[in-house]
Amino acid sequence: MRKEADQYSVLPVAKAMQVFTYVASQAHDVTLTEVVQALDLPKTTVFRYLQTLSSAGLFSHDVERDRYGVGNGFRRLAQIDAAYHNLRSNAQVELDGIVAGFRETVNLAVLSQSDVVYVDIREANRAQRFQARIGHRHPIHSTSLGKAIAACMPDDRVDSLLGSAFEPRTYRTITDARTFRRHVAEARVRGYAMEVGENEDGITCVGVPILDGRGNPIAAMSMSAPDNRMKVLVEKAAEALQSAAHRITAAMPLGGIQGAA
Amino acid sequence: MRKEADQYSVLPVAKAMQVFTYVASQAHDVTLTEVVQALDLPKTTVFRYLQTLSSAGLFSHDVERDRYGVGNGFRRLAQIDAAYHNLRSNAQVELDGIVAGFRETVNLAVLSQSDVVYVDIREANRAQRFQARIGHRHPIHSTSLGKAIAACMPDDRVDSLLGSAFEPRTYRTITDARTFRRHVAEARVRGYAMEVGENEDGITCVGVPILDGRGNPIAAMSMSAPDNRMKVLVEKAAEALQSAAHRITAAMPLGGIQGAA
DNA sequence: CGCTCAAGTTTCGCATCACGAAAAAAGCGG
DNA sequence: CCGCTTTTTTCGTGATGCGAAACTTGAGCG
Repeated sequence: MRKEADQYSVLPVAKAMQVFTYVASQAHDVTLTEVVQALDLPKTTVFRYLQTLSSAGLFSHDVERDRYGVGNGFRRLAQIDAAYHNLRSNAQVELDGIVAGFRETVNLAVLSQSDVVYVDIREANRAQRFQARIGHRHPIHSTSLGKAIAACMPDDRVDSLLGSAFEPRTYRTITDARTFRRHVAEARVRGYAMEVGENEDGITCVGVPILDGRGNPIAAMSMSAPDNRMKVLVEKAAEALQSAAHRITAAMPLGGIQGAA
Repeated sequence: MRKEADQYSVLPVAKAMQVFTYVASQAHDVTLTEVVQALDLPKTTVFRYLQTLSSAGLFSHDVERDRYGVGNGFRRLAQIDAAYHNLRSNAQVELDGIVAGFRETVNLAVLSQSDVVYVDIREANRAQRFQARIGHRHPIHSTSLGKAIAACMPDDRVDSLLGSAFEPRTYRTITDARTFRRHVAEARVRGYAMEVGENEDGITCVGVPILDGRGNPIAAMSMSAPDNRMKVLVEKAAEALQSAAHRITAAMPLGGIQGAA
């Protein structure tokens, strides 16, 4: 097999993944000996891997019949990944389209606890100093992304996410629940959320929500640019973002996203 | 954490699964340090796991941006599992129903290379000597399951699966391509496949195909019983199996099954 | 334009712990 | 009730996973 190829490979892990792969691609729940014969690994070793994978929740171990199969943990992960994968790949075209049209930075983010997490970012080739990076987090209350998502949730859900801590990020950051609620309410009637220098000095953002198959907000898209440039773009940007978001929503699988981000 | 809990756990594998779980549940591709911080494991260790998982094909490693994400290997497994999981759980009710109605053994099997593999078996509480077990294989050409599946394939596909080896299992087993083709042709017009003592002496089987969303045969169901008992049941059995198979087919996701079994 | 710091990669020596043979236990069919 | 297969447990050994630290790379910033 591979000798030099992967000098950093951890053998137990690599072999366990063989087991993983085998079990997952069988139509039926398998027995220890079945795996042993199929993969030609020592019985004890396979036994231990099956145990380990089971207690990690990825496999299920039917003790009655001594059979192992793919478990709920794995299926849960698979669903989460599928949903996010879908989101990203559907959003891709739309992001590109908007950047091409406006030559301003566009963000895709998902909700994770009480933050938004940037999942994809397309920056126009300008000075891109203050931009966020993929994987970075920003508070819900200081971003148009967060407001857009909040606008699609029942108020009590929003309250429980935000708690009472309105961490200020600039001198303009909203720091009280009342003002935030007003912004969210405005976003609801308007159909898009605004944020002016509340997250980053001198940067204005327009954000729209992306819904899953069930109508729950699972992500948001925003365009951000310096205040002056954005001022004249708001209307057009909102329109473009909205129709893009609708297309993405329409392409979402019905499953939605239930897991942790 | 767990100390005594899983005395057979292989630590590298268990820890790698933590990494796995973390990465798969992120909406974005992650960096090494991100994982390290999230899981509080040594950098070197996580690095090695990420490498290992990547070279196992489960993760993708974007070398450009030094980010890891769920890879095609994982998604492929997830799809295969989802399809089979669906099949089994949809079939479950139907199998139970038929067994309850006929009090004879009912089998569910999928195609794997040039064999059928038993995936689920419900035996009526009779003497169940010759029954197959879950995970066992039988040749396509000697089972009603195999014939039923073959009946839904183009002839050349069937030929390439069977090759020229018609291993005999009983004195009645079909051992030439010509006869087999006739049986398959009959099954096509009839809508169900028959097999009389060709796989197991004294046992007759009636089999019907189960199609995926695209109309490809991915599985089959059969009822088997001693020749004399089955003789008078054939018509009714075929009818019951067919309508059950239709219901299962209707509930199949559109994806189908493309992987290896 | 280079300097700095953060992030990823490589090295290395040690103690661990994964390994697998073989024995024990538990099912399971006869 | 007995022998066979399959799973579980034990145990001693040495291969190897580990992680600190050194090194490299590369992006950001003055």
